[in-house]
Amino acid sequence: MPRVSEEHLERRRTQILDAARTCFVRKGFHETSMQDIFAESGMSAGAVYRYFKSKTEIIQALASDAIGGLAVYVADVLAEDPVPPLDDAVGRLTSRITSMTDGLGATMRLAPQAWALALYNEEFGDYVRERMTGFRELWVIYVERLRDAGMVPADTDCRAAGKALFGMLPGFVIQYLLVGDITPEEFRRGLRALASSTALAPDPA
Amino acid sequence: MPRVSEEHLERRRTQILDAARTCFVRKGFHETSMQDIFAESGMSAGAVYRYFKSKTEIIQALASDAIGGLAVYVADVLAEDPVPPLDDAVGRLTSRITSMTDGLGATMRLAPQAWALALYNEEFGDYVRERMTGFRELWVIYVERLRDAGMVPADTDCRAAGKALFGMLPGFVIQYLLVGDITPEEFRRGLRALASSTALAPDPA
Amino acid sequence: MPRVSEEHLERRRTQILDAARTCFVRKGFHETSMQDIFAESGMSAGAVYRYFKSKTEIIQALASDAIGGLAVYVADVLAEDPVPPLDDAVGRLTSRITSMTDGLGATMRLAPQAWALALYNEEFGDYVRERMTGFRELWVIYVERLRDAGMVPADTDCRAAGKALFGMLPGFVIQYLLVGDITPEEFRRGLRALASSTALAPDPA
Amino acid sequence: MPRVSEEHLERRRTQILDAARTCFVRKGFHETSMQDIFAESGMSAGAVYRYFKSKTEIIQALASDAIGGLAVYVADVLAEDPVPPLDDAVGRLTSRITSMTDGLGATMRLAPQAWALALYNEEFGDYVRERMTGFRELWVIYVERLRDAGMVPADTDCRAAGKALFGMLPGFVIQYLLVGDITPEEFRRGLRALASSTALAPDPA
DNA sequence: TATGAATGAGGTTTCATTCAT
DNA sequence: CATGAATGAAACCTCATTCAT
Repeated sequence: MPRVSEEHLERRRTQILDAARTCFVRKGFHETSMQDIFAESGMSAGAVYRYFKSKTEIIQALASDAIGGLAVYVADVLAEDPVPPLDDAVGRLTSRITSMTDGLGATMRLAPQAWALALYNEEFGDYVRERMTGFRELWVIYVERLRDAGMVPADTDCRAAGKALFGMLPGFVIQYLLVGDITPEEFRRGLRALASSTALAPDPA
Repeated sequence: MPRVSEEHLERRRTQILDAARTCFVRKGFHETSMQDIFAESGMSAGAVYRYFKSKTEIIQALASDAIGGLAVYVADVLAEDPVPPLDDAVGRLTSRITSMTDGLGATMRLAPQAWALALYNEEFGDYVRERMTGFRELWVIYVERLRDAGMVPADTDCRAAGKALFGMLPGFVIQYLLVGDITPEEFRRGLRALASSTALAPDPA
Repeated sequence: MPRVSEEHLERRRTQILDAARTCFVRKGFHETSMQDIFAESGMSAGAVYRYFKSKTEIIQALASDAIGGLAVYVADVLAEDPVPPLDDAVGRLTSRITSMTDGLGATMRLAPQAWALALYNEEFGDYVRERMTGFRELWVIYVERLRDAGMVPADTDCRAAGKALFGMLPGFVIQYLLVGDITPEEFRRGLRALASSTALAPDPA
Repeated sequence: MPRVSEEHLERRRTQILDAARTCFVRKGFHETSMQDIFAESGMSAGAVYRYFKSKTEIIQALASDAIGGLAVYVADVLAEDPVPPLDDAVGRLTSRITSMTDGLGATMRLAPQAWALALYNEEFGDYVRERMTGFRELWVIYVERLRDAGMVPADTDCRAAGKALFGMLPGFVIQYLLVGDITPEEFRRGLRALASSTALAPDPA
């Protein structure tokens, strides 16, 4: 009795990923055993292994969904017309991050583990690298739009600025997850302060 | 060989930590077995366990050393008189980070794993939280000095700005470790661009 | 082979317990390693741990079976109608003990280890205490029946007598196991001699 | 620096045995590590091993002391002139047992472990067997004295009776240690009840 | 004589994965 | 398609004992 509906397959996959996410958020990748996932999902070992051929594959699928979920949002925000100001863009994205941390899936809690895994699992590292690069490119393009709109100097190194902006997000994630004493609003204020600063070394050029 | 000198004990400890660091950098915390550490250190199981009573304790010692090493440097830079400009400060710290990544110990490669571990190991989490908070406080004080020196507006939210500045470092670490296409110099240029930007939303006040 | 019959599961359990009993009788609880049990049972580590979640649980199951096996027999003998004479009751129970010592399982050889374990393992101690108390109660009831039948004085402290009678069994077990120079028949003769004695101190009352 | 006084040696031995006894009473033979004994005695590994060449030897020395301590007392009581009545003899010995259980050394708490060990350690088994036999012989002689004094029938099987009497002690020990709801006085009453019983099968002869 | 650092085999238990049913 | 019993390598850690100092 093969011929199972596409929809059924997708439901099963989701069921597994939801269970795995719950477990991973609760205990971490390594402390979560496949048995935990079987129990949480209410599925048998064999069933789970029909949909994912290894634990790593489950982790990758989850990471992929998470990155995807954020990427779509980032793309939307950064592509808005007219180009949104720096502090608005960052503020909205960090808000999104908090909701991805506290919401049901709590997906964002997996981020540090995914970074760590990417360092030691080549295949996963390639994947994360690729997505991260693409993701960051959105910021570069955003800065180019700022430049074109005259909101940053015409000779701005847009790539460098994109990297710096993108680089603020992991720092927010870590402070939010580990210390927990930061809000999107405060982070936004901090960014405004930096952008208002004149505390730069004399132009080296 | 009983009645051993204090120095001997310290050398043993270092020998273990060096071996462990090498293993952890190579394979990650979880993929490194205690056997790996015994082999790398050339010591027996019993000997290693005389100095550290668990694998976690080794990880903590390593993290502690690493955080300490960076903290001292950060403290030095941020406390300089006269207060160094933003881009200089960040530039020098990211340089330090690259040397802690590529140097012998390559300690910084452990950072993402430590963040991940801190999320799921309460004791370690407490420790990291505490150190991270103290570390970040240095940035807050630094911004206050900038303010006192008139290099940022007098009404700057120094705490928020400190958090934002501190928050740039994890982003640099991740890009440097995972993607590898960033340099302290480029990051510094990016920061200069942000600080020169006028792309802020109208003051909400 | 999933979806396995109840009977199959029971067979596995028995297979493990039989192997464990053999090992324990041969080498004792502590000298028997789990590897020994895997080898003796012909099962893998994982399989054994599916049925018992620790070595202690195996020991407890074995003790439980043994105590149960003896208790049923004791209950039968002591409840017989008409109430059996002292020497018959003790004689038959010690016979039972010898067959539980020499028979296939040789379960009774585990008794001293179980007593020792009960002293240092709280949970196991509670269990043994409870069973031993229930077991001993059968003797108390038996003496009450002797009293009601006029075979011991009407003012007999039946509880004390029950404890004394029950207390003869460990002494038989130890002499049988450790020295080996005693038989149920001889023990019975000894008991008859005590019961025929007039060597008591003057009634303290 | 050789030529250490005999007294010094003896003091060291005692120091070790006291520490070991404390540990064994607290945690049992197997759960007590040599490290525990080093710590409890305040001596170094090397020092302890100078006096006892193995853990087993310490256990044996302790068992030897304990058996000896009880044996001397038993010999005294059973050899009294005139020959003491049954219930007095047993009552006084069980009292002694309680004081050896609750006293400082709590030596008697080691008995079940010693019995268990004797079953699986041939050398120790031989030793215990020998001592137990000698010990029991005191009871046989005691019954012979009862017979000679006309306090038991002239045709009494004194050996059998001695074994039965001796056999009551382990049962007292176990009830006292494991259940804890028995006193020498109650045990004595129970014995009196048995000796007053007429509940014997018709003489098989 | 005394020290205590060192040994390293061996302890129990877990886990991702497979495959007969 | 689904089940879940079974595998067995490998994980972390302890321990009785030794011997250079």
